[in-house]
Amino acid sequence: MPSKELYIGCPVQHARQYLGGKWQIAILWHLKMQCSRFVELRDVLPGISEKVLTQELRFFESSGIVKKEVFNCSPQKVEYSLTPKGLTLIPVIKSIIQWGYSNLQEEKVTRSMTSTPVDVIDELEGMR
Amino acid sequence: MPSKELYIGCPVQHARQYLGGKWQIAILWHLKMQCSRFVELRDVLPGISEKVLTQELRFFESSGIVKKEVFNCSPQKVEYSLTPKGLTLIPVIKSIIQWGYSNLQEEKVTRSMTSTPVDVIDELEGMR
DNA sequence: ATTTGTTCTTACCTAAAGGTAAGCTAATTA
DNA sequence: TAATTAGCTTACCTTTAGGTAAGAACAAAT
Repeated sequence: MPSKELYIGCPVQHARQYLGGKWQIAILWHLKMQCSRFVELRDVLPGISEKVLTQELRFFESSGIVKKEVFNCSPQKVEYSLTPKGLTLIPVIKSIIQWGYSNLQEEKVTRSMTSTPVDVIDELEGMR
Repeated sequence: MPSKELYIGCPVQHARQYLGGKWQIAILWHLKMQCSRFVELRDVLPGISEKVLTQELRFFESSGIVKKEVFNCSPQKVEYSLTPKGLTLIPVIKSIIQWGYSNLQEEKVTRSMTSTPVDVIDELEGMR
């Protein structure tokens, strides 16, 4: 996404560049855990295409969020890691994930309380 | 966006439903400040279309994030406010905005430090 | 020679998000 | 009567994001 233009003056849109994409948070969160190779990231993010992974990593690298280290060997080996700047995003990402997780938990509870049709409840009561 | 499907099992994608859209954060952030009418939101968010504002508010309402109160008067009056559940998103949003703001500030500093061509610096030094 | 593994690149396509413009409803005002 | 206001709704279109599949480069292994 090198063509993404910086929307000057708006912190929200600025942050959204790094956090708004479908795979961005997951990529960065995994890099927080450990420096990773392309193939590792690809395999730990089920469903991501190599195209998109490449795009995002390139964007992050050009933005100074991620560092790419190229090794001179074969098969080729590249490692990606968070820069100090990238690390500043982790508390934000953690906040987002925590909210997502707890909200999912609440929905599960709410769903299990409301998803039982009345006739099923009557059946269960009829069995006692 | 009532057709948005919940990606079960992934807190990231779940949170992204409410935070990933272009206007979502700004809408919610403004509602944190005060309960607002449709027209107020429209005017405080320069550039947003009524269509998109309507969509987002409807999605938030159906998700339990926002409460819509309809008044029986003319012109018609509707007020939107955050629910307790919606309020749980504010610390997250604040975190995002703060990061965006500080990162923008850093870019401004970095830009002013690197955007002066060497020949201009030489000129300035030549004037001393 | 072929296969393998890694890291992309490219062409093409689909889906989703957002935008523009016009229109609707209902009461009130000019 | 026409205009105004608020809060949408609808049709159509453009842009953006993501996806599929094939291909490329390079060395090493079979």
